[in-house]
Amino acid sequence: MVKAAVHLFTEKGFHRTTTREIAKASGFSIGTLYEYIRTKDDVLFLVCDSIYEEVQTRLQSLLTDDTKGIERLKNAITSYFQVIDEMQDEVLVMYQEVKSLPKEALSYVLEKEVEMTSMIEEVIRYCVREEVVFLTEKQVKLAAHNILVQGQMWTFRRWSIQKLYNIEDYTKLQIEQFISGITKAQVAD
Amino acid sequence: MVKAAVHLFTEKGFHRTTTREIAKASGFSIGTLYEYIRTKDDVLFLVCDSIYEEVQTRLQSLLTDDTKGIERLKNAITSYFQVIDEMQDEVLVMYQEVKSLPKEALSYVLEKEVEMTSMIEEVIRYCVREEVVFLTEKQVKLAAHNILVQGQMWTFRRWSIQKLYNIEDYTKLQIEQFISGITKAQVAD
Amino acid sequence: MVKAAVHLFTEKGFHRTTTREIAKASGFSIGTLYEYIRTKDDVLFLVCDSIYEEVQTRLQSLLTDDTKGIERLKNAITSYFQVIDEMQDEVLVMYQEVKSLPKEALSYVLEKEVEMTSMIEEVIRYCVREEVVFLTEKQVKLAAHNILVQGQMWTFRRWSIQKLYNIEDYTKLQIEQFISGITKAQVAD
Amino acid sequence: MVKAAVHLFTEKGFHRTTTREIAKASGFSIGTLYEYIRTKDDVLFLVCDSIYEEVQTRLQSLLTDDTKGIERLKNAITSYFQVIDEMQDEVLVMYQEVKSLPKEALSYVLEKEVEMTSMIEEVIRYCVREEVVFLTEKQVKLAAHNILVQGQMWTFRRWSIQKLYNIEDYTKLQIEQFISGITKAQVAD
DNA sequence: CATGAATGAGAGTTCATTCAT
DNA sequence: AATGAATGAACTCTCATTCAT
Repeated sequence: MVKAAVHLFTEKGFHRTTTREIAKASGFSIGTLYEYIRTKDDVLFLVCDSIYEEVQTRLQSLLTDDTKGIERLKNAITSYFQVIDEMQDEVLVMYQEVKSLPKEALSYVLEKEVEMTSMIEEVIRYCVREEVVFLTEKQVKLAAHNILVQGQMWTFRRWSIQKLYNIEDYTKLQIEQFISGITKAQVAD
Repeated sequence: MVKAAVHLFTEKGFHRTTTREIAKASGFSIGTLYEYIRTKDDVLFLVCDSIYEEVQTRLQSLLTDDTKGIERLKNAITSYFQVIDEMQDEVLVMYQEVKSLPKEALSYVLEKEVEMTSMIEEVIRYCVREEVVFLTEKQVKLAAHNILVQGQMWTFRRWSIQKLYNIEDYTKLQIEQFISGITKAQVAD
Repeated sequence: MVKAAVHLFTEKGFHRTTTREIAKASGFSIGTLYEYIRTKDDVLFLVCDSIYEEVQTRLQSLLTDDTKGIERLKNAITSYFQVIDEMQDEVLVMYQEVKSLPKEALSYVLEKEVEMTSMIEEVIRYCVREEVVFLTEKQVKLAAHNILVQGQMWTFRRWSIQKLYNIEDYTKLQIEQFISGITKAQVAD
Repeated sequence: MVKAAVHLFTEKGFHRTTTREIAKASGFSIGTLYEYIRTKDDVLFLVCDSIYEEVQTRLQSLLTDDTKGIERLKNAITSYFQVIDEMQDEVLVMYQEVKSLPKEALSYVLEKEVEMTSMIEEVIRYCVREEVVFLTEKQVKLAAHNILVQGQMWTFRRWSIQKLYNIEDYTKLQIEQFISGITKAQVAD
């Protein structure tokens, strides 16, 4: 159902997609759909939740690598961008439709987003502890946000960016600028 | 009307806002509203168009400063971030709702986005020509995208970022990382 | 609209009548119907309210007669039964569907019912004061309830009663039994 | 099942009660419920039928008492009111929901109602034959209807009546007025 | 025999849009 | 030129009923 919904939301957006379409695309009747959900909003929540779950799981498994120093950060970014690339539609839908979630669900989802940011921060902080980069806590947080968003923009600016680069180039170039940015940032500080 | 619509869209999103509400908030009757627009989508288009127009105008006027070298780029970024900060609601609405525009309007709006990217690119290219930074054309384009998005994320991640920084700090830190990123990028290339 | 709704409710009951049917029978579109009401329950409330209003108004105007003693009571009962007879469908619908009203509306309507009971009580109390009947306060209240219900049963048992009597006979017979009941009740007390 | 249904109907009415709820409250699965009934209307019919059956049975057993004259009538009324009081919910549901029965079932149920009226009539006619009251056939029938309805109103006006009286007082007062009404009715005739 | 997942017709309600005034 | 009553297509959601297991 989530797969079907993602597909429809990608094409027409959440609001322009009807529950009947979701049901049909999921392969069950409207009645059966409503056995699984209580309101249409629930579909959106399920979609968002499942995407976060998958992204996070895949990210977590990738973060357990045993490289050291700056390499570890590079690998993490590469992996994250890879995941985003493979789940483009899902990620795109999620960032375009979260705002339509009811308040409570929104908070829940934003918490997940916070968790993800923390994961990235942690990888950066690791480099700080290893003394391969020198950043204040504020700079670490900002860098984490930047990486996260640079991943997301691969989807929401794809109409432009993906004409210029493939994911490998994009990753390479972003890492390049990003790493120089933070390794030199110490000086500027 | 645009002001009223932006306000409503910020609060409830485009789809959850009714034409009646837009009319009322604009001080028109529903009948009069439909003298100015043909469909509800037109409102969204007008909103997006007017925001682009304003952002672009303000940006353009700021780019005619007479500083040289890297300072010019720093000033441009600072100005751009300033504009974004002052037009937070507008920018937020725009990036969250563009996707709801009908195809034709979408293309038109994306073109504006391309123009803006070009403006930023141009400022960066100027630095390249001045030989204060050394970037390939591909790196220039990516850098422009990054700046643009870092501006936007001030709004769409405000629930998190604006708790950590005020706009001055945010600008300072981003410029710091960004400038080191591109000035050192030559080496990494 | 109320007229149309009463007619439909008489035939099929409130729950089996659709809003579309109400709209059609009222001569407007479903959209226009919803300009006048907020929910389907509102229709029922409007129906009940308007019936009470009419019954009460007609009753009130009839109670201002200048006869004395027991005649006054007889006239009141006769008038009340007359009103019920003329508004049979309305009264029937009301007593069969009130329970479907949402809580708040129900209280409001029951208050009206209490008012009507009080009106009848007052006429009886007048006879008590005139010393043509001798009843305790409890007996007065019960007598009022009885009259009220004997009026209503002319509608809700019409499948049986109206085969046996016309409204004149019914009124005459009921008054007969009722008046003897209360004029002799003193003794039994 | 009937017990469960009565309980639910009392709380929410027939139409607002779902078959699922009936099944659950009865301890069946929805599938099993439909082994016993063909349509939801059948539930209502079963409920009504079983209530009539019980009221009638209890009434019948009480009518075989051996008192004579007016006492017999008083006892009958007292017993009937007693039954009503003990089966308040059932009686209330029945009178509020019969109208929702499909035509055929309705006729069947109304026949039962006729039977009950006849039973009461018979008790009154017995008094007429015993020459303790003097009533025409028309008066007998009306009196029977009145008693029946005065029983029912103990439930459907309980929000008001049961605040004023307990069942013993109510019975005593009603019998008082009723008996004087019919014993004196001869004169007024 | 009992179950409950599956169905889909149909309900109430909304709202973009029109057009007579 | 401005209005807002009127429209009805389209939406979300419910629930009586069935039937494969």
